[in-house]
Amino acid sequence: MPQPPKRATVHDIAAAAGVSRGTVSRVLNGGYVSAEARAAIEAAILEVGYVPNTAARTLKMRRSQAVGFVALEPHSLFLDDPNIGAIMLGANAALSLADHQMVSLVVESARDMERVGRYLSGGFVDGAIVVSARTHDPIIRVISDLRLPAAFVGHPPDLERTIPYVGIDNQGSARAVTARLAATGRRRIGMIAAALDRDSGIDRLAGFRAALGATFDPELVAEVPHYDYGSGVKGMRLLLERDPAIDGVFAASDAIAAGALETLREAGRTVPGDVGLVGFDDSTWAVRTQPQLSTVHQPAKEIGAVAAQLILRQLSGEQPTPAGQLLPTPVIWRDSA
Amino acid sequence: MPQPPKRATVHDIAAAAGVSRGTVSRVLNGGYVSAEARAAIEAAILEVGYVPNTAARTLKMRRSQAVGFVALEPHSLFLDDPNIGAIMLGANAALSLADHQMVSLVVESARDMERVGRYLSGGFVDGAIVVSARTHDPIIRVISDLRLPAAFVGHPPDLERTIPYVGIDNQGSARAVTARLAATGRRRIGMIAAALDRDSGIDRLAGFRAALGATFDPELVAEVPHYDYGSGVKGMRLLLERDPAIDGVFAASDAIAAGALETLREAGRTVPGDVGLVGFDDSTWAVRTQPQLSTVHQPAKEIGAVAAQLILRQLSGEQPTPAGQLLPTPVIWRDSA
DNA sequence: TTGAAAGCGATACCAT
DNA sequence: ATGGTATCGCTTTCAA
Repeated sequence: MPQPPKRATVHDIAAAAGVSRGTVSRVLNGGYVSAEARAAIEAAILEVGYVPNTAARTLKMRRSQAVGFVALEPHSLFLDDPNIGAIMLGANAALSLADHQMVSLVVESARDMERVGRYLSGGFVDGAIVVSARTHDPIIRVISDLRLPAAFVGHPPDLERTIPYVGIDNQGSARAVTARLAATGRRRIGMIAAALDRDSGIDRLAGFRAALGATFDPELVAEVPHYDYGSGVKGMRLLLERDPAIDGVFAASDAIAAGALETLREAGRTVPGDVGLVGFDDSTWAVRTQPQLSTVHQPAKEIGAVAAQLILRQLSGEQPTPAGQLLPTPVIWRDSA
Repeated sequence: MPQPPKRATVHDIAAAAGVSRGTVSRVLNGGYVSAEARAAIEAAILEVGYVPNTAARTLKMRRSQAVGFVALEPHSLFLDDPNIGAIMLGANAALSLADHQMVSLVVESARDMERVGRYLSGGFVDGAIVVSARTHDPIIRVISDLRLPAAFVGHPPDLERTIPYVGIDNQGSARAVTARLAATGRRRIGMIAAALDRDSGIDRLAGFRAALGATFDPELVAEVPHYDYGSGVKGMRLLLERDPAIDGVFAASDAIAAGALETLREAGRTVPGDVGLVGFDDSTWAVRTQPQLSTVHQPAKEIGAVAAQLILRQLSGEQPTPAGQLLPTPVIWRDSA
């Protein structure tokens, strides 16, 4: 095992400049140091080609200036969920402003889960943003055992009431779009409900049900596993089978809506003529379909930014307010309903 | 600034078990230690709730067991480029097997660029996978100055001939599909060429041109900035304007092809009847359009895996072979051409 | 203002 | 087999 090449240290600078390491550290960080000493040291830094060793700094300071970003989606998150990327970008921008490095960690296997747990606990990060955690995810334990500053995106698992979170009002928005579908004269309104193992999926279904009240018919809910196009195709077929007279559909995501739209077209139904269709996410899907989708806007970047603030605030000493905050989700009415 | 809570150390374990730190380290890592000492230490570990401090370990070992993943795409990479995600997943899987943590770093601003440079040089990672680097990207300097083990995805910048890389034969595949378009009787073949500021874009155009030889007509090349849907729409409009009789189109990506397809439909052209259309990437786009796209398959996961191997090999002492390797890209013939 | 020295947490060498 | 000690690179008292 070859060692990496030896690199210049504070010690080397001190030797080259003829001062002590303390003085070098003072010019590096800031503190009282004479003009001549400063000049000599700055020259020495260039001369020896100094590169600070952040790992050593982290050890001493107990601060890495890095924040982990962990998405616990069920597989290949980056491939189809458009929100994750935007949330990452939002979080990164906010952390960047505060001079913190965001490092994102992929969790695909049990092995990953364990390794990431070790990574988070090893001092490589000062905090962690966790997306789509479920109660039994081991990461949760690591975070709460270590009291690692953290923020959840989406409802936190019930067990964990001490970690702040940020999310959207899934239930409220679902209720709003469903009500509008009803208000525009749709009588047989169905839903393609996905991801019922996580809060976003559960809440969207709850909102749909609440909006319909007594007229809610469980037959008109097609349950599918994921928020993707293929699930939309499957879900819509199911719905058409169960009730050919269906005239309104709330799809739990834009990708699902796109799949449903294609299926409706194949079945000879027009949208919004025969069937009113609403999606969720306001992703690129929504404007690429024909007709363009009415949908619920998710402020993904802001969500990321708020999550970052939640971490930053804890790092600067504030108590983690166990409460969460829900960001507004305007409904965008386009052409599909 | 509150310090993180104090955590148990090897020292604490040693005290609790009544042995020296050396012995504790031996049970932690492996070495000669008596059964009774081992038992006492293992009990002590649980008792004090020991969590290893990886930062300290990194400092001592000069190894972090982490590898950086840096994508230098022009903005919001995760949002529309389907390949990046798959490459990441492939790299992560390979690194995971070798018990290395992949940490991916977003670069969106100049500030990000600088901070990521510091991060890479600070000892937080043992190596770095770099996607889509351009010659002037500061990261390149950091890596080569530090001799940080690295691997490029895509052609490395010309200046840098010492870093191994992995990619695909963009030029060869472009030539193959274009030739086929010609072989099936298309006479007026155009291309929507994107990302001409990077090798993938340049090479695909070069392949197209080579295949056509003397019949190449620069008028039939529409240049667009990105590999996205919107660019496909714009590019196709341009092409139709320049030559309404166009009967073959090679799109530099599936997203572009999808945009072109929609535009052709709006212009009243049938595919593949009036116009033969080929994409690139074999992404989900390709199977969602109607008709499904003929396209070039990119083995994104393998690319990630090979990049990871390239790093791992250097970490275990092999000299970085400056050569690169190109992975095969089968052409998938579906319905659009 | 500066230097000397202690210490962050872990590992490895050298005696014993 | 085990304990003591030096060391990784950096920051931070404490004196001078």
